[in-house]
Amino acid sequence: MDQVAEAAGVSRATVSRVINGAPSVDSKIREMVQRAIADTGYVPNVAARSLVTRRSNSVALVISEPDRPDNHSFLNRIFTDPYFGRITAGATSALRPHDIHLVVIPTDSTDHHQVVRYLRQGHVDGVLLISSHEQDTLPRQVHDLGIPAVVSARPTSPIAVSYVDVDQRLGARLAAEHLLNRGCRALATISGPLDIPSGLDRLDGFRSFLAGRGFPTVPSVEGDFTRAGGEAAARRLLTDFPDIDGLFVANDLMAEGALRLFQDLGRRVPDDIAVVGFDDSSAALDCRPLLTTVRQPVEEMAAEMAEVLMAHIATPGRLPRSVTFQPSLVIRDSA
Amino acid sequence: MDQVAEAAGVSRATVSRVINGAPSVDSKIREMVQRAIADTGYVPNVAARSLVTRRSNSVALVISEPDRPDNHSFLNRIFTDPYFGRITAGATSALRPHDIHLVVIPTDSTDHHQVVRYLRQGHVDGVLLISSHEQDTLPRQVHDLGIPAVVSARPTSPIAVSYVDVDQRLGARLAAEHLLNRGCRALATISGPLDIPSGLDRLDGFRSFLAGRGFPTVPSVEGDFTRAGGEAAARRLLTDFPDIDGLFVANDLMAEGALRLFQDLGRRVPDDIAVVGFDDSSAALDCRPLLTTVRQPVEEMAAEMAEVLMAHIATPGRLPRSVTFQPSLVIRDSA
DNA sequence: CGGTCGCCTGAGAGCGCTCTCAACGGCGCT
DNA sequence: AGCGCCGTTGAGAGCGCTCTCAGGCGACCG
Repeated sequence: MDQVAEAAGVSRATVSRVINGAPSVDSKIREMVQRAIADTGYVPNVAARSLVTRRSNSVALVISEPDRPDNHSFLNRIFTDPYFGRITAGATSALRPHDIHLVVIPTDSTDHHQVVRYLRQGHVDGVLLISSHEQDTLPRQVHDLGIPAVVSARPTSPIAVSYVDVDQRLGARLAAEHLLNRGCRALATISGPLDIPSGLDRLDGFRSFLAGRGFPTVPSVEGDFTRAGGEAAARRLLTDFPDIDGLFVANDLMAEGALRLFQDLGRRVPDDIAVVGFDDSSAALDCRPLLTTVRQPVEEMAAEMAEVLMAHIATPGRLPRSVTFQPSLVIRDSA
Repeated sequence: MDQVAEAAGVSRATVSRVINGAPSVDSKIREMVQRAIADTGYVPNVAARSLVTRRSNSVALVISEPDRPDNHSFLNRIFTDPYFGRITAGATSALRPHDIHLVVIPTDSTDHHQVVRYLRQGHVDGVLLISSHEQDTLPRQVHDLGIPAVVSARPTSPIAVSYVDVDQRLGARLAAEHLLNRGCRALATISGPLDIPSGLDRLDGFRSFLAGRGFPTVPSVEGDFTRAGGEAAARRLLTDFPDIDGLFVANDLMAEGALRLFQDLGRRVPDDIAVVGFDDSSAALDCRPLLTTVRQPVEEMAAEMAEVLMAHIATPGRLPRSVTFQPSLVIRDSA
């Protein structure tokens, strides 16, 4: 930097001003400095800058999920799940124009030690926190740290934190309505894990809407949001209720598994049994028949999380706010 | 830090020594300092540390792929592809014990401006570079920057850089041998993009092995490593060569697409046509029938990349080295 | 008992940047 | 013509840490 200053015949302060685009620099001088920068091949040292600005220009994407005994499969599941992929994609694209980079940190939702230490050390300016499990204490811990954060779903305990969510119950209702409109009368559902709010809300939304339409009891089986889990759940469901003609599955991956089973069993979809998924992830297009599903704009939601986070970082005292997206029904071939 | 020093009755230098685990500290003093750290809730400032150590304790995972016109789908494809997911998982798990974090940076392989600037600024200590396209200049640019790097495949131009790869030709040969052993005699292949070495090597390995076994010409269609691409390629192949009974597909995703087509067409797998994939990704288990495939230990390869990178970072002058993994055949139901 | 060696510790100089504050010069006003 | 103000620049003080180097003290040896 001293070199640049000397080459341009100005002080370090002025070089700094040019680099940071301060308006109060004479245009001739600005030009000279820029030429000097180009000539010397000068590149600012980010550590030194961070030290004084207290900004790192990066944010963490923390994915907090219950660990499996075997850590290997845990990471594999996380990074292979299209849901998290879409989140990463959405966040990346929103952050890019701000020149902010993303540090991806998967963590066991029962042991936040490492992550908390990382965050406290000031590596990042803020956190995008993907945490869905009810008993997960990370949202609260992050909140207590006082570091800017946005959570991916309405926190279960009332924390003053910004979050972005989709109207889960409305989504379930859209599915129920569609199945009803098709003429299905023996409805059932494969729910998500019931210890996570989105799992619960989709189940409850589905049931309570149907209750209002004269279906007081609707069979359900709990799934785990994986393809294999969906297949197993569908099998159980069919054993107990062989006559169902309409099925709402709480995410696309499980729906894909269910479709596979129906195919193996020779049940025609949607003629024998209509299936509606949830997410509208790429999995919905990998099914046969193509999956009718409730669209959740995950990329846009992640981008919104990023924008809200940027706002929090820019104006520290800012009050938390929540943004709720509307789901929509995407009708394809399975229902 | 001054607070801690005062509380423990020592100098800042000693506090620093304790934090960094220097051996030459009296155990009583060490204890006092640790207590002081706990009491004051002191957390080191990473920016200040980076400024003097010139280490950031993070590395970049740069994924360089040709962009699509629409950037949105580009990011989506990257982060939804299980291959990249496995890489991320493998790298993360290898880096975690070193307390190194991963900054994920997708980039258009034709415009490296942003990435290069990022790397030059010293944000990261090294780069894991996922780049497969032949004409991609990023490996060379990174090499010229002089920053520690490991590439995911043998670079096409001879650059003195470390890389990790799998024996592509051997993998293709395993597939060919297996199809032959099953009794298939009308063989064909869906290749990967032919402007990327792995695509070329798998095709060439397949063909040249078969040539040696009395099959001088083997039909092939070029695919794009996506499910939809695989389905389209299979359709084209079947149009021109309706009688093939053994098919090698250059990755699992395309194989899944092909299987889907065969199912729609009523071709039985493996009885009418045997199919062997490549990768052994999660997609292989999402197919019906379960996919026989050439296993590429992607997670282990990514972990090895990380280890090699750590070594380069630790000892700057270290000579580049390459590690080649052996593929293996995983026999399931499709062949 | 004195000298010397070696182990620990403390003092202090940076690392490379930003940012405040003061100085300077030119301009417009009275 | 003098005064004051604004716009622009430079000087210099940190930001919080590491690390070298010198000094002190105890131990061991002669």
